[in-house]
Amino acid sequence: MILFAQVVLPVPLRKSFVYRVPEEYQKKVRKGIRVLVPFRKNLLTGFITELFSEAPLKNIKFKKIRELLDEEPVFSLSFLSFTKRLSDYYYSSWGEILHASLPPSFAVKTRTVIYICKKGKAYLNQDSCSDSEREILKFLTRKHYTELYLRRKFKKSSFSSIISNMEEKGLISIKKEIRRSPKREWNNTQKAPTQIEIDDSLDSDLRKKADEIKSKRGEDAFSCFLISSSKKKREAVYFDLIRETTASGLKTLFLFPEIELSDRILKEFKKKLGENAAVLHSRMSEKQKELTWERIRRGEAEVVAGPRSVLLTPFEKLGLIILDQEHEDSYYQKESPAYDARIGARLRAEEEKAVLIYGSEYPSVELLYRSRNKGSLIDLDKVQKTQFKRDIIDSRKQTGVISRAMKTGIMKRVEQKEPVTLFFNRHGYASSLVCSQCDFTPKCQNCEVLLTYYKKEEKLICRYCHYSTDLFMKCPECGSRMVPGGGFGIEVLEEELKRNFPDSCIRSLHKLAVKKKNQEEEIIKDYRAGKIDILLGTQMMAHQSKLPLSYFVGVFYPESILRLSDFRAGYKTFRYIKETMKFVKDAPNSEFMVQTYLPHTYPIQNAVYDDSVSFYEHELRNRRLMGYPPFSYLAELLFTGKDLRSVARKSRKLLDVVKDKKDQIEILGPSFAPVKKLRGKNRVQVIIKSKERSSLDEILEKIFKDIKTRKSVFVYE
DNA sequence: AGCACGCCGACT
DNA sequence: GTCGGCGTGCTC
Repeated sequence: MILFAQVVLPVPLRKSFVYRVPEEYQKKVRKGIRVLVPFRKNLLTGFITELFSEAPLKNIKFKKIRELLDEEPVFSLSFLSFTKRLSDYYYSSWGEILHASLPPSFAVKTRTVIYICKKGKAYLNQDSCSDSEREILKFLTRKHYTELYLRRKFKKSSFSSIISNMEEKGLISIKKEIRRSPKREWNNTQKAPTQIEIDDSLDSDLRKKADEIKSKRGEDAFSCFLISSSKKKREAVYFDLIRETTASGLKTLFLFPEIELSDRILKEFKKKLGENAAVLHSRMSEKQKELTWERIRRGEAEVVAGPRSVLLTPFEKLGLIILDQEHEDSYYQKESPAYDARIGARLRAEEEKAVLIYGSEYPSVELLYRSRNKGSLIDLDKVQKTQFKRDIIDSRKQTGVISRAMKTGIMKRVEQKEPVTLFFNRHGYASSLVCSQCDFTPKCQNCEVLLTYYKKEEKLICRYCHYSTDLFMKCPECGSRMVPGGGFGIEVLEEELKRNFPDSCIRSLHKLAVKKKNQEEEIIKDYRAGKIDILLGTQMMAHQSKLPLSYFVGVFYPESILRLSDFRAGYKTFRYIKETMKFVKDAPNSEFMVQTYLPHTYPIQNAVYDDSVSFYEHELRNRRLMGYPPFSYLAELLFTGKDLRSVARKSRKLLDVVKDKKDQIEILGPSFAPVKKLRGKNRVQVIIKSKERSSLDEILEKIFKDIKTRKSVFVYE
């Protein structure tokens, strides 16, 4: 006899709660169904994760489950254990993860309704009735109203206390009610026939690799591979594996980075997999998402594809997870519930006993190292001999923004009417504005970081929260002239190019210039059509799949990435250069040029001269030396709060809490997070490095127990 | 997270 | 003397 159920709730707590199961539900309760439960004074949509025949806890007055919301579980047992492990890994709330796994309409919405009581009506005529009480009571004699409505009607700051006081006196009653949305009827669309296009693009070499994966993977067991190769080859193997998975009656989960949200993916899936692919992404409407979600739930989609959030879409018979462009930062979800989709994919594949494929042309150092050690690295690329010339220009020996060599290079192409592609990854005109007299520098009111100076748009913009103000050239403190400060940005380079090549058509492609969605495509189209002589862009331009190849590609100051305070800065620089290099037409008279103040650093050298083997070796040596992943687990603890002093105190307390564990870990900080302040909350971070995950967990557990304040953890491994 | 309880400063 | 600050604890 099932009498009690463990329920997890969508609240930021690492706890579950036990409820009594009412008699009428005792035959219907199952793990994985949604329930409506009273919690404090609220009604919440929770999820049953465990069932008991006797009370699992003592001395607790259990509340009753109010209502069962499903006949059939919305979460399978394996999905439940996957999400549980994910929440354990990131010290986040299981309930919040489950909540995020459902479309918004699956959470029952409640409202607070206020009724007048008999006693309240009588109270109206008494002298002890205050003006504000009388006002509200009078209003309620007509009919009941929701709390929200009343709060807006009577714009009183003390509204809450007046109301709760009146409830205590028995004048009114406050009830939580379910806001029933009309039950949506799902039109039972006919399942599209499986019409997977046969594609013979796998040559014998790829065939061998795909077969290698198939033979190494255990029957009905978790296995994981990293495919390191160019997009085309990778995708050929992906589709081969998807076809095989589908043929054996299993489903595929396909994850791709946010920036790839181009309709290309959709078209590709439609073309190769017929109507059996379901793509979910953030640009879809609520309704569209819900319909797609329901299709997936009914098992009609053979392939479920989308960005990181799609990892949390519940469905059964999962046989294959593909995570493409494994290195991309958009797989990090840093907002609550925080998780890394790469690690999430692994946990899910483990629970589902599925095959997991990571893919990238230049995989992350961490994953490459681990895969190589485990023998699960599938390297598809033969060393390709490229023919174009390449050069690293030492800026220290040059004057001006554009070096002589770069100028000559561009000039030659411009004269021959050949388009030139240039990259410079720093936005705006200057990274800040500064007063020429008193050193005043305008900061973002939300994040407290320096505002970037945009000359063309005449604005100051925050690079984190996009807060923007109109430009002012007089210091508000002392009235002196404001001048550009910090490093110069892409607009300076554009001005410089225009001065040097006054007769050329020069366009620049960066975030601000492409506010309007199709403007980016417009520019690329014009460039393809030969209407633009020199195209200048930030890193985002390197992600433009339609950008044509060019005989001359130049990269300015890649050290803007190298100087980031990130243990992956070297790798990111290497990748950035590799990305830009892809746009060089492979011909003997093509040229690739990098201009930098750090010409001898290995990420730049190795990228330019095609020595990825040396790059990975060098990078791994450094990571080992400094104790960074993959040689350690790195936890990023973020403390947040309104009051900076208390946040700082709490974060310093951490040092005290872990002082007897100093031999197992290394601590950096506390220090301000890269974004000092966000939405009015101060942010202080502490980095903990540990060789063993177990000792890291021990320490984090202790920190969570001893330090009571808002905080979140992100773990890199 | 919210909300209640609880102990120390500036006010009628 | 009280109103109210947010530190601490709890939610089945």
